[in-house]
Amino acid sequence: MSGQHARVLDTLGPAITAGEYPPGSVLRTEELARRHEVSRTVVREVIRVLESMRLVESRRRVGVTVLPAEEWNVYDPRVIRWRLSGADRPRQLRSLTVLRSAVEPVAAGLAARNATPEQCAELTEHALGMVATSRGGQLEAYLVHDVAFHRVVLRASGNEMFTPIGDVVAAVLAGRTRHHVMFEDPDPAAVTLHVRVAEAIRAGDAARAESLTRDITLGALRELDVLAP
Amino acid sequence: MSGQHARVLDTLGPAITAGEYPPGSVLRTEELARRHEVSRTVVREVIRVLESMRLVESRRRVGVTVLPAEEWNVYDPRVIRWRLSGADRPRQLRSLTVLRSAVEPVAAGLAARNATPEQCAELTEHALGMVATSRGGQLEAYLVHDVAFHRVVLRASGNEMFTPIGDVVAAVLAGRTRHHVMFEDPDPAAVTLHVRVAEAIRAGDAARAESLTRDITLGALRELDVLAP
DNA sequence: GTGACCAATAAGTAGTACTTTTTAGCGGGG
DNA sequence: CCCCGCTAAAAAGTACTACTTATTGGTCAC
Repeated sequence: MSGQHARVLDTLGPAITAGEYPPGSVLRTEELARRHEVSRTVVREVIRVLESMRLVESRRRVGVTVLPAEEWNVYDPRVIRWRLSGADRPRQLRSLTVLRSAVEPVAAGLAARNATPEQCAELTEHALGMVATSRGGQLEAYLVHDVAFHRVVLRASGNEMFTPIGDVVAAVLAGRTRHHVMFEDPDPAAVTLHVRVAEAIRAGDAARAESLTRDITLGALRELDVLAP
Repeated sequence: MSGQHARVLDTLGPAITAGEYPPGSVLRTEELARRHEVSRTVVREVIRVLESMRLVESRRRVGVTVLPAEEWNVYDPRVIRWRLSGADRPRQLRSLTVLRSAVEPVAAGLAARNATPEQCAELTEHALGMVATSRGGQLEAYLVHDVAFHRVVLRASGNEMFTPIGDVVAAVLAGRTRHHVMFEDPDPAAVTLHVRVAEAIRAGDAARAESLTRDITLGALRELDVLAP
């Protein structure tokens, strides 16, 4: 029986982020232990993790109180995942897309200065992969290249704070593909932009890489506005 | 005796982020318990938290292995704090400044669209506060207004992912003030830019707010290049 | 030499006993 | 009648112990 702790966490975490327990409501460790049929030890470890995500705060005599959403560590990958699979998925998707639109252009500009030849090769490879899979409903294959492309750009920026944003991009793109456009082929203009970004980065043209990437993210924002205004 | 858990965490966390335990090295819970003079229970809770930050990974029979830096949750406020107070402080300071330069201009643009009248008032208040404290070595007072200004902008953007960046900005600005320029008064041009950003946001001029804020963050980047090339 | 089994090890789980802190209620005094 | 302080209870924190499970590495047999 491996992962009592993980199981309880994956029940409690999503419940909290979904707003099932409103901010200020109190959980008691003993009750949780009974409800999930584990020992108090396990519950306390789960609580510690939730506390480290600032989803809850544990105070003696009071109990474990749920914190308001403003307190949450919204950059914690698990919090992001939980929110994406829960009630405020649209809100989360929008805020992540805006984050992308801020980070990715700057990352592309840096990548133009810092990318290694191997990374440049990967970029063109994935850009061409996108071209190849952009028609005929090969959406899943296209998605793989798209995500990989953006991950390489973020990593090639050389900034350690940008690399983890790759997960955000992956989540946003996956969400988009699997949610609505599932049927239509991707926008040809977007595909071309990716190819041109790869070129700009390889050429070391930071300004152009930044500007083109801004066009990509602006497209993503517009798409979101059309879909969920 | 409040906070055994916190004490051990604040010893172990910084030690790991400082690279004291190289990636792949193994900690054993029992040994940690002896070394810090706490029970294994406490150690295990600490390990769980470190695990949730992806600083370590715990595997049966093997022990608790330290993960490479690429795995770390670099957005976790505690990880940021630990790294800033440790060995790779310069590296962290640089990467945070770059992050700022990506996020803040976009946030300012959004703030121009979304800021409430109250937030606009706060902005002008802090901008004027910066002007007032920009001369005569009142660096601490200036810092307070500066940090508050940027926090309001980030919050006024209305994007939940931007608000926590306020902590990043606070850390960067505090680091700058307390580290070197401690003696010189702040750059008058930067002060003016803040005032103009406040105006642009109040006027609802997103493009100008974004551009001016980009000037501010570019200044911060240049400053860093001069200081630690 | 290879494969399977067994033993040792270290973390995971559980249960229990005890401590600490905090709050709320009760009583006395102003 | 209100306010202050003390006390008791409640709930989390800490600790210790016993037991379980999984993993790994070595040994033995084929």
